[in-house]
Amino acid sequence: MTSTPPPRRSDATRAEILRAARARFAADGYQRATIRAIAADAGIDPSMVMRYYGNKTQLFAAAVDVHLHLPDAAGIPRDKLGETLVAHFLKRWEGDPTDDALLTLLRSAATDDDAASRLREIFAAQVAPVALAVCPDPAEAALRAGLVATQMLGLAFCRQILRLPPVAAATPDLLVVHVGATVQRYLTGRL
Amino acid sequence: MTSTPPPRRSDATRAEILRAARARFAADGYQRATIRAIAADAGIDPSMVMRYYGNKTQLFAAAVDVHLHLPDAAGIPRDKLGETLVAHFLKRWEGDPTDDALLTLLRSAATDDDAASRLREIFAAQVAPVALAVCPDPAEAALRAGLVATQMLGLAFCRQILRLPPVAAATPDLLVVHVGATVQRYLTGRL
DNA sequence: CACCTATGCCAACACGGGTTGACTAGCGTG
DNA sequence: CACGCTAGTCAACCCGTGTTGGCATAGGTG
Repeated sequence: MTSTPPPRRSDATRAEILRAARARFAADGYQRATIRAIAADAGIDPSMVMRYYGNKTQLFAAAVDVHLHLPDAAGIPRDKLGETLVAHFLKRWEGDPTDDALLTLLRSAATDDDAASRLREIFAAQVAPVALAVCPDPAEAALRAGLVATQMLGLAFCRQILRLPPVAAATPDLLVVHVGATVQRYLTGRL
Repeated sequence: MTSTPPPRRSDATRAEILRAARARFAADGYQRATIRAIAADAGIDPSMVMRYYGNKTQLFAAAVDVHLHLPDAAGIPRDKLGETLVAHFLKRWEGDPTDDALLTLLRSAATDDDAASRLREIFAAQVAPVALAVCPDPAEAALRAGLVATQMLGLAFCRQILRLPPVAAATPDLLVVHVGATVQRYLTGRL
């Protein structure tokens, strides 16, 4: 929709900075990740980061744009919602954790108010609507979505961030079954 | 058991430092909490903190000693384990969050490896044994304990740290019922 | 070619933070 | 009293970090 600005010669550098920033923010969280380290990873001078992204806060905002890409509820058997959702996230986390902004945000949200605020927004914009579409009673949708969040964020935290042995070592299939059952109950079970 | 060392005149100051440290670490996490701020809260000079606790890492270690005080499984009806456990933690979080080291550790574990490591130890030392005592099959105990951790830490994160509206606003009773059912299934349900 | 803008580096500033060491006041004991 | 130990302050060091401004250089354009 926005008319694309003319391509600049520095586009490659911009992209490289963003790549490095995502990796550092994902690995270290907002505070520990330093502009200098990001610049070094990108192979350029720290001042370039400032020129292209203004300041650290804006760089973080640019680096962390979370799209959950939740599967369309309409195309899923109603009794498979839980398993499908859990499988979706486990698959998402299988590859390079660097490029899952959700994990970056989760890490940073523990100590950074801005990150926490953005995580709440994502919940409201991307999770709550799905719950609303799926839940039997719209009045219950918010609570149900919240319960799902406790389980899914807890899973993300234990498996990907804390690396709690039994959870980190479990096979995806196993988790899909057991955690999926919980999510399913939170979404469609009797409240 | 350890022979108590003779009381020193500085004991009050030591305690005050610890109190301030707990509050700051709880509010800000390990990195954002500064020695200077802790010292100011305690009404003394930063160098005193170093004298009495060595360095920031050791101060953190001293400030954050987590005892979950899990209720004795033997005294609880087998089918009320989940609800009892959830109620136990909700009650724990009701008061001043400053004095729940678990929340402090959870906050810091997201970005600090030492904190994460200690959280894993607490899990192994205090949670896993309970699961072992309660679970039908000892071979499954570790996984079951891990699943419980995903749900309980997720609840702590969403309610106390992220303050996700639907979860933060929910009444304890409601959470005890729904989350309790999940924990119960993880502990004693069919795997 | 001459000019100008975009791109990049370098050096430095300002600030905050952990940490250190010298120095001072209080208190008890021989 | 004199001595020594303890509790505490003060000032400074040293490092890392976000951020800034000036300078060089390269590409494109008249």
